Amino acid sequence: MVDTAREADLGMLVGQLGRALQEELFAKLAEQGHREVRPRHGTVLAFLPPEGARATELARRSGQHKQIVGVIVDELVELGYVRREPDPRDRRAKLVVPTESGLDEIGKARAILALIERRHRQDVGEEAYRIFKAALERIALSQRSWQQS
Amino acid sequence: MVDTAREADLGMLVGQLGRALQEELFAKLAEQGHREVRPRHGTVLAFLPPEGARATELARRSGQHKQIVGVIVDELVELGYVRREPDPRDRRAKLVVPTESGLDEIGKARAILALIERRHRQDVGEEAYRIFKAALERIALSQRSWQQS
DNA sequence: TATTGATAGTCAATATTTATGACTAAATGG
DNA sequence: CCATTTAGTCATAAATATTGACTATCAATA
Repeated sequence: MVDTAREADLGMLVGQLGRALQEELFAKLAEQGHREVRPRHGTVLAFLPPEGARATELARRSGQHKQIVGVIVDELVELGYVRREPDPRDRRAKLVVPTESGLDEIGKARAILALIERRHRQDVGEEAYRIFKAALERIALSQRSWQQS
Repeated sequence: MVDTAREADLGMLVGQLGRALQEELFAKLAEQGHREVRPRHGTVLAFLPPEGARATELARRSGQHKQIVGVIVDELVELGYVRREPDPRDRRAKLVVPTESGLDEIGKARAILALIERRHRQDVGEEAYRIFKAALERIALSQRSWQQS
């Protein structure tokens, strides 16, 4: 007899947590005036420095395909959150640069996440949360470097 | 100046880890003979006890809508992983019960995840991993109980 | 028992998100 | 100059999630 459903595994927990985080984040972003931004826009906005970045770089950081990033950037341009500028160092490339509105969204999203994190830090305890976050960073990095054996 | 892209937040990390876990899990499941199972099938299979469960219960546990669960169960029936049985206690309800093949998939998926977890446990250390996992469980549970204020 | 409100599951339509392959233009390294 | 790689786009398909409405059944009770 196969033993099922006794203990939550990493996959379930990460999936559940991800969905729940997303729900709160986008509900609050909408409350704060960013009603049109959708979850996948985060794969660009969350990784976008103020001075801008190339689409390929955003794809690499977020772990998504460059094709998706291209489409997402199109939508963000449409929403007025970013603009495309030529990259002076490489005429093939374009820099994706946040607008004022984009910087506002990024700031608010970070603030919301920071509040959520503070809530959980108080819940599980300072020290445990510190270890949790450090482990999560290391595990995420390590898991992303998994290659088909 | 808005401070962007300094430190990875919970949302990014969880998203990246989730995608990366999914990639390894389904690549290995395919290697082990389960080539047709797709990520969302996990929302049913991962939470399915050997004796079966109701669709609504699966929806509640996984945090997904019951409509999606219904479609997923349809697909799993098609794939031969589960069957629907009437629930003797309630004529409205149906029990979703894993078949032999379903139990095989569930067992293999759990084994793959367990191996992945062992890898990360050795990487970050026994004690840190224990704290990480306990915090993750607590945080996932707590975050799921967030309600629109 | 007849009525009322809640629950389990499904149908249908839409919205959203991700994946695949091919292609152009430009850079890079001889 | 040439071969190879890289940045980005186009087009199409596949996968995934959301919404509202609907039927059958249950549960409680007047």
